[in-house]
Amino acid sequence: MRRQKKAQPREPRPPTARGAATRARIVEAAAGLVYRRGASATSLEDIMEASATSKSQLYHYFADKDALMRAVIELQTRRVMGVQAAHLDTVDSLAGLRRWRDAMVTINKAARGVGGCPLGSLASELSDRSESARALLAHGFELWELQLRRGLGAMRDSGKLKPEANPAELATAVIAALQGGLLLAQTTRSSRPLELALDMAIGHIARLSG
Amino acid sequence: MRRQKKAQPREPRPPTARGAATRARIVEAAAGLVYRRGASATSLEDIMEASATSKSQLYHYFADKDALMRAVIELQTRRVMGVQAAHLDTVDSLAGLRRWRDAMVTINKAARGVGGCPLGSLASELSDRSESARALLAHGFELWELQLRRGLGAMRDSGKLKPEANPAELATAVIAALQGGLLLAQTTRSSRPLELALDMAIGHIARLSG
DNA sequence: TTTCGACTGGACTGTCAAGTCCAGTTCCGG
DNA sequence: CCGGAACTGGACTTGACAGTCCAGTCGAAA
Repeated sequence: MRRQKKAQPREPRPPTARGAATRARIVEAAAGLVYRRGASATSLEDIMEASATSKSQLYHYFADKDALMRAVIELQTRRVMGVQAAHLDTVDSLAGLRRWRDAMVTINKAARGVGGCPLGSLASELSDRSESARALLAHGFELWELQLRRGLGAMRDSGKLKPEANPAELATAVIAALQGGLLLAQTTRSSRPLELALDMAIGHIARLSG
Repeated sequence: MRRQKKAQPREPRPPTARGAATRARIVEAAAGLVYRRGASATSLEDIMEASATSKSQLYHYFADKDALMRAVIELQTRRVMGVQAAHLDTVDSLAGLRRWRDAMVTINKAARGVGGCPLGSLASELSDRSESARALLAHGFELWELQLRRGLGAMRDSGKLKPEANPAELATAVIAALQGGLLLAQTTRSSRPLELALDMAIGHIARLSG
């Protein structure tokens, strides 16, 4: 947990296809375990078993567990962005936003609340414990907000939102509602809080529709 | 982490004043550490040091670490309820809600985002890992919601909210916004997301004012 | 003042985790 | 086909942590 001393930057580029595949296998297995159990509750041995690799492979591709967790954050950020993009790039109207809301609720119901948001749960666990992880997660949320902001900006430009609507601020509030809703859903084992939070957020935007 | 076998229920009542004081000292020290570092990152040795107690004292008052964490959740629930009560019992109008909002933001700014909500961070960490902890936390949120609901119900009854406003649902949405805002504030190290989330929630309620 | 149970100190155990090391194998360019 | 780098297996070290145990001390009630 305390490296940083070595002069060379580590985290070597994987030059061969086999190496890249092994590295990817490790990160994917780690992401799955971390999503279900959290970062500190996931041991390297768990990851070794799930990815069919050995200690030396882990340490060949990652300087330490922290570095591996950073790679997990990056993978989850990409995944979340992918899922969000699939539902958000059609968001150019209130109806589109409601479709997005329904998709989020459906996903949550399928998971029965367990796990929550891959970024949100990592953010809660790591933000105060690793500055590099915190920065990475903040960046992930920023990308997400940007994506949402684009849709809201398009709505404003096409006259669907009043000119005084602030897409960036709206996007932040919407993501906050989603995260809070997911947290309560996870705790109460019910999707209802998520539905209420997202409906509130959409109502807030609807109030600004032009 | 796996007891439950012993027939006797354990968790003995502390009959003497000295015992009660020791027990309270342990739980308070544990709560402080857990708030700052999370449950799994807080070791019993840390708690022993912070509370000036020994292993045998910990195990005299608590069956295992899980039981101690449950006591921590209960203490934090009481504390949060106390803080919330101090700001919420005057909430019988939109102006009162806005004062509450300002108080939450001020608290968050003072902590510079670190820690988040004592219940929220525990909920995120423990909900999927301990069913008893999850239930306790859900109960805490329920109490909180009830408290907020009371104020909103009073507003509705006094005609400050439209009759169709649903205090219970509004309360849940407000708490979700607060939790999500706190999470983003913790990650971005800025109180702005919290402000935006709470403003959205209050705007949502304002829209229902009669 | 005796006695018993509440309470305390701290050594000890077993387990598990991160991280190290090195001997070996595989792969690829020349 | 050969030399070196990329890659892999797994034993080993070190330390931390939860939980156990027992020999005590303290305090209040009889």
